[in-house]
Amino acid sequence: MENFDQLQKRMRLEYPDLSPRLQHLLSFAISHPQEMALETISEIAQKAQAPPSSLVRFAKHFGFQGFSSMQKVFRSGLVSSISNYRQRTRDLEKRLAENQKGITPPYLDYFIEGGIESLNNLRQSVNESDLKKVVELLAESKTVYLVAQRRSFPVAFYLHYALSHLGKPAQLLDSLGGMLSEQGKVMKEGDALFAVSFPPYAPEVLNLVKEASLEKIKIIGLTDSPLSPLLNHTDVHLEVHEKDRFGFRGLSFPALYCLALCLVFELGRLLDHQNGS
Amino acid sequence: MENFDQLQKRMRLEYPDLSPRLQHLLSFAISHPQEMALETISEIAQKAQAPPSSLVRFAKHFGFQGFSSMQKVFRSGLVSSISNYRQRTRDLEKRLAENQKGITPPYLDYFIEGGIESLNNLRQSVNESDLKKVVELLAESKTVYLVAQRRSFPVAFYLHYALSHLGKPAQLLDSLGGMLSEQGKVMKEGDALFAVSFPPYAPEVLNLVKEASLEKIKIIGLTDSPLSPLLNHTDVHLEVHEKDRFGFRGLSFPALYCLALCLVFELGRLLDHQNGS
DNA sequence: GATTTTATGGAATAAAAATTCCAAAATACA
DNA sequence: TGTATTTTGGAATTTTTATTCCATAAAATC
Repeated sequence: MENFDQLQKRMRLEYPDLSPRLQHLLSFAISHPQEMALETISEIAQKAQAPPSSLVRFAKHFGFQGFSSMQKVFRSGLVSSISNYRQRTRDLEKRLAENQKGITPPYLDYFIEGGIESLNNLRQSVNESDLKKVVELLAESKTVYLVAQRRSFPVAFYLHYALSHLGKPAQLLDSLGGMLSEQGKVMKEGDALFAVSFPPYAPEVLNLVKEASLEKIKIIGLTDSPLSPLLNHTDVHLEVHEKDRFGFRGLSFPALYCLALCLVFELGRLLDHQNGS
Repeated sequence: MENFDQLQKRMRLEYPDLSPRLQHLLSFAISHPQEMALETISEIAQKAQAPPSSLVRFAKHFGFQGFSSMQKVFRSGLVSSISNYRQRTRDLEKRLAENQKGITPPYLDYFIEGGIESLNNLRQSVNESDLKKVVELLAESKTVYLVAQRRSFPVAFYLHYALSHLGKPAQLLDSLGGMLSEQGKVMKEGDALFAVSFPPYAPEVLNLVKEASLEKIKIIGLTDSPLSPLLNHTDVHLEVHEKDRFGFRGLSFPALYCLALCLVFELGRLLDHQNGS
């Protein structure tokens, strides 16, 4: 019997030649292998928004006798992915326990473990009531200005993207052409400034925050520690602690984005709530 | 519904009080959870050397309506060994679906769990040899160009930042002033183009990639699925699968950054190695 | 050792799931 | 624009799977 990997490869290859419905099912199958493996044809049909007969047709197109025989291949794939995963996890734990320093490739697992650790730490370092306050401040403010430099910049960019999509007026202070200070001048009372700063704390950002606070603009800080220089002028702040593993910074990124997503989600809900009713 | 761990515990506890046949089935169930999860009642009956009716009786003894409902618990246990967050995730989604308004925070936990799940999935969706190939291609190329638009842009920005810090010549094609196509014109044979694209795949990026491939520039893709349009011209690619939860995109960010960090780390090591010795 | 109670296997039945088939819709082609 | 071909959805059917029920066997109780 053909194995799961081979099947998936073959599917991807044939994709362009399929009818629309079959293409749709194929992309569902590829992105929901677990459902394909475990659920009944009608449950899958419902989730994929297609009739069961199309699933049978789909299976037959790929040379199976029917849906059931195709499902077997998906099941075998599920099982092998589980045993792989368990094996790798066990190996990694063992190696980590044995010697912290003599790390060997593949490294991806280490980063995944580090990421998971940083996400778990997020639970403790973020205070629910601060998070709530931040969301409310964002909701109340007329315009949200976002500022960050260097490696913190991507988060600010993402937040700008997401807020704009929520319909929240937002401006990214991107320092284009060295105009950061000038860009900041347009902020007025009633606006909020969302400042992200991680070590080495960019002085431009700190200055901007300082000036903004004089203008009675609400300041939201996102930084790495309670001692961060950013916190001298913030009204409320969130912390994502940095841990460097093997001397490599940035392991807090997964947690940082996770927090950003959550912020956006909660803001979205709050805004919906305010408009909706 | 009771979860797999609870069930297993209960089973062990009740073992001494069971009839011989049920004891026998119980020990089979505990030592073959995978079979219990995936096979039909008669297949299991055969393997366990017992009639199907005994399996039904077994299930009923533990308070299930029948074999099928017990099997669901075994299935959920199977799945949770891949990711134990899935069930909780489903619960939350259900609650969200049922009653959009009366749900209470904290949501952060949910995002943390979603993030962890996406990190765990990363293990499966990234192929070690592809990762290695990407790192080698980056190391070999004269200059690395990075392109991405909209919500994919932050990753490209970070990679540009990090590569520059490693001393690797890198250029970010940021489309400043709408000059994306012109920015791309400077690429030459021997360079590499690192393209990041997630749905909705920005056509500008796809075009740039297409043109670059004609110029014999090596193309590295980072995208969400094996069906992504980005893959028509890539030499090698990495996948980070997206899962949308309650129609909210971006839960793959933690995984995306984790992968980016790992890439940078491995490239750093490789470059050190080449220079150092 | 007889009688009641409990456990067991397997045939009969019910339920659920998968598959087939056909009419209708959509598309391609002339 | 009309005709042929392909694609599609869903009802009807078949097949598979799970469940029930009962006769029998094994224990337990007296």
